[in-house]
Amino acid sequence: MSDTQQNSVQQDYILDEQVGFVLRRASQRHLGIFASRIPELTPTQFAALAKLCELGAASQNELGRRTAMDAATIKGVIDRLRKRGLVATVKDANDQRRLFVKATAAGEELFANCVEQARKITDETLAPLSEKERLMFLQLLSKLQ
Amino acid sequence: MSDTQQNSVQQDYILDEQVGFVLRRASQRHLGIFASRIPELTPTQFAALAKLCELGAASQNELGRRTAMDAATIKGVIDRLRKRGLVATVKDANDQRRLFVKATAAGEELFANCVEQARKITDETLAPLSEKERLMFLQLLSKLQ
DNA sequence: CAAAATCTATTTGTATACTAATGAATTTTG
DNA sequence: CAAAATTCATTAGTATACAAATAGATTTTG
Repeated sequence: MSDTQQNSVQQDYILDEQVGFVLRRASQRHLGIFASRIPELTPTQFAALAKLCELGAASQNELGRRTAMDAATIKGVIDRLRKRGLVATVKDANDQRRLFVKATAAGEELFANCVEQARKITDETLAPLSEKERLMFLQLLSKLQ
Repeated sequence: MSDTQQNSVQQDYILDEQVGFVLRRASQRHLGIFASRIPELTPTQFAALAKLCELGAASQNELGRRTAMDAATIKGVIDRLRKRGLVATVKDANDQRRLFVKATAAGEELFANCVEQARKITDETLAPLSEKERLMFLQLLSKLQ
């Protein structure tokens, strides 16, 4: 065995071919597409608003769970949405721990106005794939959640 | 058309089915796997170290480009790696703008010791897929970078 | 060659993310 | 029912990410 081969334990670890790295790059590309099409909301802010419009209302932590954000993260997101008047919060009367969150009229309107762009974001993100490939990709990606 | 159908413009936007959302969830799962297997380095720190070991050395911005981090991000990563003695930096003599970065012996050793776990991270991330599906998935994901 | 353009690194500011700790409220359980 | 466990929200701390502005160094170009 040559030195080159003995050294290859490290050398055949190609960063650019690892799932994690490619996943991160694909996310970055998607984030860029999102920002260019919906500059007024970040993806997580949009997700929170979308889920809120979907559910009607929810406690802050519950909303976090439904949008895959931990308690600390969803707090910041809701704080920023509230500052902009897109959501409103009230203490839950039945459970003094809970903070009840719902979208305001302005929030619902903004969400409605963004849905079309959101669909285009999905399309543009998947644009490099054929129709068949998109279905296959989404199916496989779903298994990795 | 019923009211229900007129309202469906918003209702048939299912957040949980959008690429961006699933991509984020898959990344979160991968990040969790990474943290449990290589707690001493973050994925980006590991990426910088891996690329540095792969390249030998590079300027800070160059390394950022090779690891998909912008100048501000790679700066923080390198600062933290340097504080821990895993990389060393020197002003490039030929180009006073450039900060020359290379892994230290300790950095190379840590990387070498982590490579096996890194392979397992990739495996575990893709574990829900069959061998065929993995290849297909990686091929499709690569197109979305 | 000098002006313009580009490149490099840094800094500031904003926004996720996650961990861990905390305190208050509610549920569960022995 | 009272103690224990859990849940909810908040806070503090660390680490990506990216935009935008800046300053110094190097290239390009007219």
